[in-house]
Amino acid sequence: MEPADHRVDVAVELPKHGGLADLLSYTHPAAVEPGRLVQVPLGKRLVRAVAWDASPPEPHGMALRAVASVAQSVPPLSPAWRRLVAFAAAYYQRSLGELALSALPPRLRQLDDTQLARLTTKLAAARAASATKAAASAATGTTNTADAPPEFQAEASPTLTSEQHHAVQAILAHGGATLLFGATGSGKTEVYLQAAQAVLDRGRQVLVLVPEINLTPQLESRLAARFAAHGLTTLHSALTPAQRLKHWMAAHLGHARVVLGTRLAVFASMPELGLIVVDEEHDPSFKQQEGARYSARDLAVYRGQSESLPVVLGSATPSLESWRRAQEGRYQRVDMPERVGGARWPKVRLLDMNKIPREVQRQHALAPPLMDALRACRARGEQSLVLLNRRGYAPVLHCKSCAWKSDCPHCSAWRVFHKIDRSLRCHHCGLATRVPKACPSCGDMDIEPMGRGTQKLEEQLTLALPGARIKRIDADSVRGKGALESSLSAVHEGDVDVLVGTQMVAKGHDFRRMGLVAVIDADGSLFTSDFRAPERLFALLMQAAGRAGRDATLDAARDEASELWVQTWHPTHPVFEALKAHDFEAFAATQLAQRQLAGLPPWTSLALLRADAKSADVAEAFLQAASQAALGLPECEGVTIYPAVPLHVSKVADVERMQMLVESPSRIALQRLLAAWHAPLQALRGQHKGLLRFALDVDPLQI
DNA sequence: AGCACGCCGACT
DNA sequence: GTCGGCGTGCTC
Repeated sequence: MEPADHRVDVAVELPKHGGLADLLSYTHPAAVEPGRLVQVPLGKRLVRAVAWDASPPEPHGMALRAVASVAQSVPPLSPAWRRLVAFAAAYYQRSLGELALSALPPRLRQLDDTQLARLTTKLAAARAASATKAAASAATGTTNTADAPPEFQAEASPTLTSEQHHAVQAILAHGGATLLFGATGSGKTEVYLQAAQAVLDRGRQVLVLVPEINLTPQLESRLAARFAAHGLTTLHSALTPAQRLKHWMAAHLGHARVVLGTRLAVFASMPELGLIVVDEEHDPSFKQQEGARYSARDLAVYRGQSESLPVVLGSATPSLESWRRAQEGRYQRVDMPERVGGARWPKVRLLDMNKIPREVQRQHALAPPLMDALRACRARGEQSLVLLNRRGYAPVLHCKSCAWKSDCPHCSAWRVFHKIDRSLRCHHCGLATRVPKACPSCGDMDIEPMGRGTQKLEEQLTLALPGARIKRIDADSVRGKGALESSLSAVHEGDVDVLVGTQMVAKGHDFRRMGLVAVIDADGSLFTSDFRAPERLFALLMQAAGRAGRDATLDAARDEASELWVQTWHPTHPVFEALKAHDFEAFAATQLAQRQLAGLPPWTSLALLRADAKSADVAEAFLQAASQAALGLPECEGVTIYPAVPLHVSKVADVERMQMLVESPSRIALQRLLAAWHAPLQALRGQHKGLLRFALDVDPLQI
C-alpha cells in the first residue's frame, strides 16, 4: 500500500467462513465513506461490495488490492441501515456481506457505476419533471380536475372513532413498539393510515410490511388512494429486476415517502424513516425460510429501537411471542375490540365428525347438517365459502388388492392425484407422471383415490348442489397470470355461489358478505409435533370468521348473523372454545401456560441445526458430532441440545434431511453458543462424506 | 458462493 | 490420447 493510499474495509458476498474475516480490506487513493457502493476485485472476479466502518487492521502479510470503483452517484447507505444489516448477520449467523448484498436489489449488484450514474440521473430528472408539473397544476388550480395526474387526487381521511383516535395517539406518543390488537373489521388499517399521515406530515418516511403483497390488494389500493401524492412505492419479489431497483432507489433517494412491501422490504434503505407498520404480524410469511432465515417482524422491531421510531405490530390473533412481550411491558398494547359499522360476529357451529357415520363421511365432504346450512344459505341468495387446506383431487391413490400406494420414488411422501390431467404429482420434488391404468405392484385394475382435496370437494359440491355456480381457488387454479384477480372479481361481482379454496383465500381477501364459511378438515395438524399448530389454526379460524363478518350497513334489513361452520374430530379442544367466544386472550393464556410447562417459546429461545445428506446415517452422524462439539464448548452452559430427528418429510428429491433442536431459557446464552459453535461446525463439514449442506435456523417457526 | 486446480473414468 | 466428473482450497 502506497503511503498516500487509504485503507477501505468492505462487505462482499461471501459465506461465513472460518479463514475469512467479515470485512475484506482494499486500498483507494481517496478515503471512501462507509455505506458507499463500490466494486472490488475478488479472486478473478469483480464484485459489488459495500464500504463498511473500518475494523482494526489485521496483519495477514498480503499486499492489499485496490478498490476498482466507487459509485459516487448513489448516496451512501446510512449508519442505521448498516447497524440493521450487521445485527441481522450476527443474530442469524450469516456473513455481514451476504446479508448486506442480499438486502440490496439484485440488479444493483449487476450494474456497473456508469449504469448506476445513468439511472440516478434519470430518476432525478423524472422527479424534477413531476415537481414542476405539480407546481404548475397547483398554480392553475387544476388539482382534482379530470386532467390532473391521478397522484394529486388524494382520498380524504375519514373521521376516526374515539378508539381509533386513541390508538393513533398511543402509537405516536409511545416511541417504541406497539402491539395493535384489533379484530377483523375493527379499523386497524385506518389507524395505520392516520399514524402514517402524521409521520409524513413531519417530513418522515413510512414503511408498511405485509405478509404477501398479492394477497392484500385492498391495503395497497387504500394506501395508493391516500398517499399517492406523497410517492408510494412497493418492494416485493414479484417485481421485475428493473422495477425492484427503481422502487428501491426511490426509497433510498427519499422520493418515495411510503414503502409497502413484503419481508424483504424490512431492509429497504429509507434515510428519513419515521414509522414502521407490520400488518398481520403473526403471519409465518414474515420468516424467511432459506438463506439468512430472518424474521422481518423481529428485525422491524430492532430497526425501530435502533432508529428510535415507533413500530406498530397489528393483528387480530397476535403471535404468542408478541403477546408475551406486551404482557412483560416491552411492547405497548393497544386494544381495538369494536367492529366498525356494527358488523357482527358470525355464529360459530362446531360439527363433531365422530358422530357422522363413516360411509356418510366417505361420500360427502360436508356432513349433512352443514350441507343443509349451505343449501339454506344459497336459498337466501347469499354466497358461501368452503375452506379445505389440501389441493389436488386426492392426497394418495391406493390399490385395493395389494398394499400399493402412490408414493414418490424420490421423496418420503405420497404423490397426489390430480384428476384434471389424470396425473400423479409429488408436491415436494415436482415429479409428475400419468396415473397408471393398473396397479404397478400387482397389476390389479382396482386402484382408487383415498381422502380428498379441493378438486374432489368441488366435484362433490357440484353434484350435491345442481345449478350452483361453484368456483375453486387454490395454487392449481390460479397458476396463470391474472387468474387469481379474475377469480376474485367473479366472487366480488356475485357470479359465484360457492367458493371452494385453500388457505390462500382465507388470508387477506376481504369478502365481507359471505353468508356462510365452512372449514373442513381443520384439525389435521392439531396433534402433530408442531407446537404452533393450535396457534395457526386459531388464526385461520378467526380469519375465516372475519370473512363471514357481514357489513351491517349493507345488510341492515337482515337480522340473522352469518355462520362459521367447523368440521372437527376434536370438538372439545380449547381452540374451539376460544373461537366460539371469539376470545383470543383466553386462548393465548392457555397456550402460554402449556408452552411454559413444555419449555417452549416464548419462554425459551430455539435454534435448529439442519443437515442434508445423501443418507440419513450421514446426516445423523454429522449432527451427533456437532452436538458433541457444542457440549465441549464453555458457551454450552445453560443450553440444551436435543437428539437429531428426521424432518416430517424426511427425504425430498433423494436428499435425506435431519434436524437437531437447540434450546435455552436465555436468548443471550443461545446466541453465545451459536457464535462459538460456528468454527467447530465448519471444521466438521469435511469429515462427513456424503453431507451435502447444513444450516442454522434461529427462532425457527416449525420444529 | 464462485472459480480455480487436480486427479481418475468413457469417448468424439 | 482428451473431455469432464466433483473433492479441496482460496478469495483482502
